[in-house]
Amino acid sequence: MRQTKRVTIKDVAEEAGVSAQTVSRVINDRPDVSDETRAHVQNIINRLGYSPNILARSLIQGRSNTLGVVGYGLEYFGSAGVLTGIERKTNEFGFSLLLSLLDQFQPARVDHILKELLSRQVEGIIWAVPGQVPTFHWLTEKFERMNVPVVFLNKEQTNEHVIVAMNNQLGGRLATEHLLQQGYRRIGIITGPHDWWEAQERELGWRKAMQEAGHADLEMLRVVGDWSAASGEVGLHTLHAKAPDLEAVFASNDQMALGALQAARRIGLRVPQDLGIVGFDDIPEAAYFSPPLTTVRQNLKALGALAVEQIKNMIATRQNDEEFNARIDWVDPSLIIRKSSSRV
Amino acid sequence: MRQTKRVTIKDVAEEAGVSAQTVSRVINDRPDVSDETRAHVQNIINRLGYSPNILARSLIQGRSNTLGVVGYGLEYFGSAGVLTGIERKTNEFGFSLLLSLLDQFQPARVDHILKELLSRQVEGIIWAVPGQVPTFHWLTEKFERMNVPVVFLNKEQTNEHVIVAMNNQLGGRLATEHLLQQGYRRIGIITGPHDWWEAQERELGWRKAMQEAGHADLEMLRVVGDWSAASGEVGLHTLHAKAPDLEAVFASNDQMALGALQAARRIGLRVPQDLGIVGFDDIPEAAYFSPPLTTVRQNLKALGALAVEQIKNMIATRQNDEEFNARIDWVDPSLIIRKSSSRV
DNA sequence: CTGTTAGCGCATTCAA
DNA sequence: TTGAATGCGCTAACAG
Repeated sequence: MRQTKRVTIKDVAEEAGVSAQTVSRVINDRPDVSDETRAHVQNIINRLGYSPNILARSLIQGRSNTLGVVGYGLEYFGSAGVLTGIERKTNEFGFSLLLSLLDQFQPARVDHILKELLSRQVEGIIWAVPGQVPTFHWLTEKFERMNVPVVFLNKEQTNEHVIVAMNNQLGGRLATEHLLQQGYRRIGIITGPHDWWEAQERELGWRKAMQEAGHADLEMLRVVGDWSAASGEVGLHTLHAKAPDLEAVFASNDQMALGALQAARRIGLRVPQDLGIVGFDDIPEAAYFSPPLTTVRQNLKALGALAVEQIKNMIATRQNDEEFNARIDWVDPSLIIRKSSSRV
Repeated sequence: MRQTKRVTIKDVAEEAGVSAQTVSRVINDRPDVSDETRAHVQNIINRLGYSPNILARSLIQGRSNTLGVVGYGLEYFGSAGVLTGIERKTNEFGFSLLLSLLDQFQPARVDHILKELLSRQVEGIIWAVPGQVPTFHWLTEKFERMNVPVVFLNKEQTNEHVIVAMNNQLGGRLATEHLLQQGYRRIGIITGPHDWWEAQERELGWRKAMQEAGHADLEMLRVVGDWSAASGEVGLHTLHAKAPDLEAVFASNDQMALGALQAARRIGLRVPQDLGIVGFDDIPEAAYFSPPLTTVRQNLKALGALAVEQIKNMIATRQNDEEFNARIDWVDPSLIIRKSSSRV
């Protein structure tokens, strides 16, 4: 395998004894080529292993057929699912996907990534970095200058962004109302980091459901984790100390729920008899926890796919020289009931 | 936000009253520009929000600074970790990453993906689709015609490929030898699908360790799963029926180990007293299984990073018009000892 | 230190 | 149905 110049349209044309233009027509499936010529050229193309240089094509057409996605730690269950959905839909639309991952939110790094994506002429950007509420203002300014369609994933609603979001509040509500229906009364929450929008919304769902059920003094029933199982374990111990009459816990993700299960075992609380537990995510392991975990399932792939569809809409809108409007589209999660909350 | 033509180098040149060439020099940090001119041009660039069109640059230089990666279901723990490592290193090298995901191995889809990557002038391809041994022959032919550096992840060694692999056999051996040291004797395996290289190698590690310890009749101690917790549960039941004197199990991934834990509980086997269990992967939840799971940890990010480094080497080699040689580089996993196997 | 000329690989426009 | 000229945005090579 040596360095070899790539075959160009000219090479094919020369070999086939036609003009480059004719070859171009063949590779673009244009009608105005005789069947004979087409077959002949196609033969040469196959023989030479020619594949058109999309970069050159993009240059002329002013279209790159490329989307950029800025993602976040794929070790998070949500990130991986969403990215899968994005990739699938992007491909379905005949676009390619440039992937950038953000470890932490460092402005310099973000600057670099966005500049790179723009330079590569992406036709749209999907911002799939979860939560981190404080950063959005700064981001908005950046994107405004960039003049490229952007879709945000899982971000609070505003009147200037196009957003696609999981209905986390509904999820929190589903979890909490289910526990209430099962007869649990003092229902605590192990929530996620406060600067994550997802965590805020899930908590809000819990809070509203509890308030509607007539429960007050919710602060005593609330503790903050960091999504890790370790923090879930600590969280339940803390909750149990603060409110010994605790009857159930809604953990804002499955890993924290797992930690809570562990802590319950240590404290000597039987699940679900003494303590009901509901998680969030429905990771594949959740059904095999002991006891199997009731949890809120998100259709992450659908969310990712929806983001791509929105981008496509925005691209089309721009081409028609119309304005596009801020909007938010929701994907609803669903409750998966298992043993950890089934007291009835 | 309306459709606006992007700012080009000409616009900047005109606005700054210099030639396009001078602007080019500024954006490429060439030394041969006076400080004064540079500052002036840079100002205009900032004001106009100009960012160079990398596609055009690539066209001239014949270098895209892009890598392509073909990945596999990100819901697999290994895939997500490896991709993270790949992205990070790619970015570190100043390259961009085109991501394609493969659901199943469909030749037509593979053809399409590879053609697309080639058309976009990627300088190298990382094949991060696990296992699927039978497909490699077909692939090899494809890649040979493509004349682009390719690095394979986790594939059996050959004398024609550049491979970067986790030492799965070592992992299987570590797991098994640890169980032997703990005094377990009849050690079974719940292995992964037979066409996955990873599964084969982990099993081979187990097999060799067992044989060296003088154990025969290993077929009675072997059952095949599909990586899912469900299959691990079924697997342990089957194993226990085949070999009631079973003392320990090496599960080829943590999810199957989780299923096995579940089954052990149901059968009434205490872990680790009656049955030792070791998994593979060290998923974040593993430390919170009950009991916490002994497992084999892979440094997946390192593996991904190594793949990118190999690609870089190959690209450099091509530029020097030298041949590059088939080779395989290993990353060693390590054993994480927890309670599920600690009998001593 | 700066500008001019040419051309990367391809598709658009026009002419034949 | 085919071909020739032109230019997308940028940089290499040269000239000044």
